[in-house]
Amino acid sequence: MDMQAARHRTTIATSAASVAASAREVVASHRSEDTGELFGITELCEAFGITLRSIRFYEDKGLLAPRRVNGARVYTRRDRARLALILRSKAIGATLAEIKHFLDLYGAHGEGRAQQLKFVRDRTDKTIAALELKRAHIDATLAELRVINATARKQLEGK
Amino acid sequence: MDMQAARHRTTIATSAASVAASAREVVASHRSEDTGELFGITELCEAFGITLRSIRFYEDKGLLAPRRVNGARVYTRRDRARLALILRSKAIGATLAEIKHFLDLYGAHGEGRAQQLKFVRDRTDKTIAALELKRAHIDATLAELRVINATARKQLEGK
DNA sequence: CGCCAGGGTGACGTTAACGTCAATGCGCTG
DNA sequence: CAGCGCATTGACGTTAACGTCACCCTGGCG
Repeated sequence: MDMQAARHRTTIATSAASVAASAREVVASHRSEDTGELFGITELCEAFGITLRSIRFYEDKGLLAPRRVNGARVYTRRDRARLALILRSKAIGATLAEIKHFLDLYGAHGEGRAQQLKFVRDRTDKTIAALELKRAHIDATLAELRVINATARKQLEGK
Repeated sequence: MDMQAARHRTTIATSAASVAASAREVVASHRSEDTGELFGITELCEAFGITLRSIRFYEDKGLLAPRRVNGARVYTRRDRARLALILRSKAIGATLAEIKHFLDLYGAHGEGRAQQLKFVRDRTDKTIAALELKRAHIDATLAELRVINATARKQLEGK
């Protein structure tokens, strides 16, 4: 009963080291101006399983700003990474407005001015706290669901 | 940097034992027909910091079904617990329709028919998997935000 | 040159989750 | 009984996040 929960924990939580590494990678990718690979809008749609309308909508809301070639949108790998962040943030229940703040943080850290840095620090503090709370909610709900699940299984076995 | 993450982990994650205990408590409370304490709608609103309209809306959607006394809604402690579940589920980004399924699970486990039990088991399996995925998303986002946060702090200190 | 596929730009429709407003009812109090 | 306050109901307004539709432009191909 407790071991079950523990097993779930370990299966989900990827090793802390690898997570931190990929995190640094993602963050770093947001500071490099790459012009290597370029993507079209339909390409991104199919890659992420979303619609044209969504991508354009995110752009209207200021979450994306791809370059234009003859009016057509052209996305860099950095744009692609931003889109991935958007979708992941949406998956955890953030609104597009909140996601815009997220993205500002990804972009604007390291520019150096103290005022700016304090802002980034404080915003990340708050966002981190909010996410930790949400995580706690999820853990509590998971615990309850596991109790229900285990009960159902026992009844089915015993019968 | 890694210890920071670890500290955060421990501060958030309440002991596994206590979580499991409170989970069982919540689940159990959903099987007792208590008529002891009763609450009015405004009472619940103030207690949970929500509006009258919200509670009535949840009722319209079939998430709550309080008794009526002269037309006025009267809530038992069980109704109160349901409301708490609703709000927590909302906090983790679930829609009211999804929450309705949650609540059905809380109510209907233990009634015994095998068909029913299998349904409960499968639904909880899926819901648990979905929540674990969401939790993984949150963990990834947290890892990245901590990198940004740490970077900002270093810059501020070194300066 | 005609034409079509692929992309772009409004404009309007839609769903979820409420907010707001007006009209009404019920019970108590002076 | 009149008035007050709390509740209920119904109708309509609102915001976010798109879907859908209609129409336009442009590049390439036969």
